[in-house]
Amino acid sequence: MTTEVTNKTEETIKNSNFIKDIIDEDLKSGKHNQVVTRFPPEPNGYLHVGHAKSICLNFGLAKSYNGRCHLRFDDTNPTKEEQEYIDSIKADVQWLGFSWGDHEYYASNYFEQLYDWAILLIKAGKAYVDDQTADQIKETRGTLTKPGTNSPWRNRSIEENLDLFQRMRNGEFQNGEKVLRAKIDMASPNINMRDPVMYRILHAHHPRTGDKWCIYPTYDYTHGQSDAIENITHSICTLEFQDHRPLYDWFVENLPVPAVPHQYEFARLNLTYTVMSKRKLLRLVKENHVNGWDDPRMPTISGMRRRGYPASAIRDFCERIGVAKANSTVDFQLLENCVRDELNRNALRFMAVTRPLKIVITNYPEGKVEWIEAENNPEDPSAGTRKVPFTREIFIEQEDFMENPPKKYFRLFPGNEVRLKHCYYITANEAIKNPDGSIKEVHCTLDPESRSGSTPDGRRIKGTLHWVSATEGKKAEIRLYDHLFLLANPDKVEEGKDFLENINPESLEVLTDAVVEPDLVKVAPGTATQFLRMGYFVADLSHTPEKPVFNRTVGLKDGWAKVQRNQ
RNA sequence: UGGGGUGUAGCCAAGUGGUAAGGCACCUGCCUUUGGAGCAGGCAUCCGUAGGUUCGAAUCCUCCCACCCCAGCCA
Repeated sequence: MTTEVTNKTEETIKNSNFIKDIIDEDLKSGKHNQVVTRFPPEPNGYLHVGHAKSICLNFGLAKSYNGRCHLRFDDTNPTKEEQEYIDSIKADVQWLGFSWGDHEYYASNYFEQLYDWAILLIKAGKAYVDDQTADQIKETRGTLTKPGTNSPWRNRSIEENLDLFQRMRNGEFQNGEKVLRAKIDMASPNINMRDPVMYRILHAHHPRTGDKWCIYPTYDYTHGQSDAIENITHSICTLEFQDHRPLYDWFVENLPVPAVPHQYEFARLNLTYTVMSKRKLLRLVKENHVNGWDDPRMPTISGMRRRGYPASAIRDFCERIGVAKANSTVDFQLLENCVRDELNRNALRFMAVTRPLKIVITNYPEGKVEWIEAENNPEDPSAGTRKVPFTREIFIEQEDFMENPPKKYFRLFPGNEVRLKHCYYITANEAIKNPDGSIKEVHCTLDPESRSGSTPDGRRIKGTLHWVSATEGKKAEIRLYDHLFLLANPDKVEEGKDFLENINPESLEVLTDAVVEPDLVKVAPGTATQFLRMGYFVADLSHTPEKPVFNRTVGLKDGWAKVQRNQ
């Protein structure tokens, strides 16, 4: 990849958005003199492209305002979090091209401080230990239209609350036996303000703090204070937390925190033909509808990486979709366009025949091998050239030959002349059939004057086909990926059914008869390439020169399909 | 029926009182040794609806409509 070309995309006009407007105002008014953001994943799953949007936003803002962005794990629920996820999240953020420097934090680092602050709230009469069961708390919370009612334990003495909270920490109670609640307003129209739970008892092993704690703070009690401790200026989250902002502010206002951070919300990313919730992605993995979190059909960062999507393309995508507050679903084609855009400029070209049809060039000597020079990337002359072997027997794509072609088909058919890319012109003379009537091979003749793709008479040739020597080419496995779901909106299902109903049974097609030019099998796993006329393909993680495997990243735009459609 | 949000083209999205950016998709041409790429052009008399204010409104006001989120000891 050349840096020069890559930078060109990165510098495309940046969209303005309401968060930048807020930051501009804050900087102008002197409210802040630097920008500090944070990306706060919960380590309970792998990151997906929706997280990429948040990562690009937070790290991107920090970068363009010369501030910094923290990576903070929101690890307050040990029953769902694992070290494996922490590791994968760090790898994915780095792969996306962002760096948090020394600023790697964990909400669990603040457990002791959070505990001390909880005691302050108790002493101020603003928090209490509640003995009600989860069900009782649920019942007394009220509904959307009816106010809740006070817990019978709401007015315990400060001393008793202090003692009970200490004993909760000491492990004297079972899970669920008691919780610490903020004393706010059980009649608030905002349900989040109806005495929200601050601590629950969870006798569980934490990936970071081990068995030190058996009480864990909730998200609401943790997030704002963590932001304050880290001096976060702009705490950016998704829309569903809008209702939590008053609570976020309440804790910050009622605690002696070192700074006053503010929360801003934007709409999460939705993409057509895929699902984005961690719960659903987890199901796809656990129920084996895909082969793991990094299956190339997954919208995870690791899946896209394995699929061959360049990090720069994902960044470009996140820039192009913008940041706003309206719920929206972005067309998957925009993502694919970003991927093609990047790959077109940087991917090395090769020839590979996915579904081979043998061509015998009857006027070419048996056993002869000519080495034809081929450019590696027409978009980038500095990518150089390579030599491709040409022989009497070659393979072309099955779909590139038809005995009875429709109008405007200018590939190979009896009597027609086409150009072999980088090579000779050939004319089809005869289709040799198998006993069952299928085509076994096609006999052709070449024009010796046409070597290198043109002739002295300058005659125009409309069709150019890619090809691979039948004797010098290498066998390879090619995996063609398609959308994991049949519908643009996978959640659109009949009553009682779920998104799995819409899984595309043909989202993966494995071709084992593919033949590729010799140089191609030598590439390293992860190398992005273009198979001429077929699309962009990446050497899979499992790829070796002895057992080549390529994943289709995305196809090329198909102009012929459009011609047929409009016919 | 309580509270919080959002409605600009098929899909995203700028726009912050002066007469609708940009991208994707789509459509036309041109060009082409990838039916790719590239180049040129087209694509909202109108901004959810109805009123009002104003010389002037997508932008301000009012009503209405639609959609999303909230009743985890998840985040």
